[in-house]
Order: sequence, then C-alpha cells, then structure tokens
Amino acid sequence: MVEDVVRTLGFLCLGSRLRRIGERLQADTQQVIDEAGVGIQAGQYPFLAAIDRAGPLTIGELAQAVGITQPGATRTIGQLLELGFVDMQPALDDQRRRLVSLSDKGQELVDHSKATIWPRVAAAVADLCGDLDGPILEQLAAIEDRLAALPLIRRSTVTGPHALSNAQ
Amino acid sequence: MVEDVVRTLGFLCLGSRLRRIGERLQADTQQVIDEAGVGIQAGQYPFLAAIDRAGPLTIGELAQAVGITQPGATRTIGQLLELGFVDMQPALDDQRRRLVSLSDKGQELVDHSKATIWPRVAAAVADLCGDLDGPILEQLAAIEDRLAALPLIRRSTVTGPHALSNAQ
DNA sequence: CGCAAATATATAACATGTTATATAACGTTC
DNA sequence: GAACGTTATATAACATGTTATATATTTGCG
Repeated sequence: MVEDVVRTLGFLCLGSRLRRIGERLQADTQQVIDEAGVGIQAGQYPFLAAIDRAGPLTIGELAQAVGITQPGATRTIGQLLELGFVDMQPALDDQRRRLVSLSDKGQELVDHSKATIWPRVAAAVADLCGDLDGPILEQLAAIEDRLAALPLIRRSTVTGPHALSNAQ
Repeated sequence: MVEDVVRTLGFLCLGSRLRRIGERLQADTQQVIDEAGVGIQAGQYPFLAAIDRAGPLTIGELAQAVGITQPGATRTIGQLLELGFVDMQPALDDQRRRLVSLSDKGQELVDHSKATIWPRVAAAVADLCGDLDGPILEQLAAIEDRLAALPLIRRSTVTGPHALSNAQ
C-alpha cells in the first residue's frame, strides 16, 4: 500500500484534497440521484434550485449563483434546455440577456426532488460530517475514512446515523 | 447581487462546494508557483513529491498515492517526462510495470521547491485556514470570505497572519 | 508445457471546468 | 444620431478528471 501524499502533505495540497473529496462526494451523490430514477446530473441541480429560489435568472446571474464561469453556465443551461427542464427567452428590456425559467417539467422535478431526493442527500451528507468539529485537515481525514468505511449511498437510507461507528 | 445557492443549500451541495473551493485554491496556488518562476503545474507537484518521498514508483502506485485514476496518472507522468522532470523504465522483474523516478532536473526542482515554494504555499494556506475550528460548513464559509478579502498569493509573503483582519 | 485468467499500462471517448475571444445589443458622448 | 466603449452571451481551444476498453505481460492450473 502506498502512502497518500496529498493527505500527508496537509496544507500544501489542500486544494487538490478539497477537489478530490468534492468530486468523490458528487459522484456518490449521483448514485443517490440515479437510484431515485431521475434523469439528471448532480451538477445540474444547483441551476434548477437557483431558479426555484429566485425566479427566472439570466445566464450571468446563474453563473454567479452557482459559482462557476459564464461559459460553464451557458453549457449547462443548454443541456437543461435540451432535457426540457428550463425555458429561455430574451429579456423584454434588454435583448442581450436571456431569462432562464423552469418549465412545467422542471418545476415538477424540483418539487419532487425537494420532497424526496434532496432531503435524502442532505441527510446522508449530514450523517457523514454533520457531527465533525476541529481543524479542517482532521475533518477531511475523517470524511475520507468514513466514506471508505461506508459509502454515501448507504448513508442515505432511514437507518439513522452511522458516524459513531466509524473512524475518526 | 445574486444569492450563492451552493452555499445556501449547505450539506446538499457540499460536493460542489468542496470542488469549487479546491479549484479556486489550486488556481491561487498556481499563482504562487508562477511567481517563483517555476515552469510546472500545481497538479503535477504531488507526483514529484510522491516519488521524492517513496523512491521510484510505478504508474499504478502513483495513481494511488495521488488519489486519482490510472489513466490520469499516465497522462500527468507523460507530461512530466516531456518536461524532463522524471525518467521511466520498465521494471526488471515485471515488464508490464513502468518505474518512474526523478531525473536530476526533477530532483533539483523538488529540492528547490522544498526550500522555497512549498513552505510559502503551506504558510499561505495555514494563514487562510489554520486557525479555523467548528462545523465544516462554517469553516468553508470563512475560507471563501477570507479568499475574497485577501487572495492566497497576498498571504504568501512574510507579513504574518491576516486571519484576524477578515470576516467570521 | 500451453492456454486462460489476471494485472499493468495505454488509449479512446466523454464530462465539465477554465481562459480567450467573437458577436450582438446597449449606452454615452460629442 | 453616429461612433465607440461596455456588457451579455456564445463559441473555441484547452486542462484535467472520469469510465470503458485494448494491449502486453505475467501467473496459475490442467
């Protein structure tokens, strides 16, 4: 077995480490979404959630809301348009802006997700790290150890918290 | 100004959030590296560090050490070969394995980095989050706020900790 | 021994982020 | 009101991760 250098190097590799854990978490979240039979990608959800919360938004506002660059938002909104979850129309007062809104199908997806998938994901992630405390490097180590011990999807059921049964 | 949904949604979007902060941190780290005039990418460093710590490693061991998949390791090692920082040769006992070692140039880079760049990065990241404590969502919020207040590269000098001058 | 299964690496195809730049619409100034 | 700078979105090119699969060894077994 080889040493995990990214973990060993601590603050020096914190960027890599956060990204790595984030990617892992998002992939695991995707499993929960797929299990629920919803045909959407984890990374597309925040866009729908943003519109659901704030009402129709432009591409630029969506990029800001989700924290990515504008070309990234343009691409994801293109996918959601393709999938029929959102509609897009030029703003009345400014033809440069495109207002993106939830379609009926998109609103249904959001409503259904709010009732089922999102609470399940949030509960699983809370089970994973809701009780943690202390320096960030220690929390990240605990998260990695716990994910290795019991994947996120197994934490998304109704069997209650698993945190205490796992490594620090 | 638009609401940051990924932050608002908390545990539900923790994967996206970690990835986003990790990407940001790594991009900021790249600035510190570039400022030092070293022609290398932040994501390539962990591979060099792994070999420096453990001695020559195979592609598969490097993938494990750095925590990515084997094809990703193959690609990055290809780049480092191209740059002349590593050498690769088939293992004597098993022709399938390729042992990757630091070249003289690579060892020099590592030695130089250990003396200058790495301590600077580690200090900057420690300045950013070394004093944090408490629930992970709060720490992440503090990290984002602090990065917005003072970018990582401005924390990499000898002017001491800035944490207290910033939010949260 | 000889062949099938397993293992290590390489390659292809794709996902999703970025930066740089093109294009179209708006707004300001002389 | 025409020209020029600014802003919003789209597109291109690239970076770097992934999964699936091909290829070349090695290992194990009848």
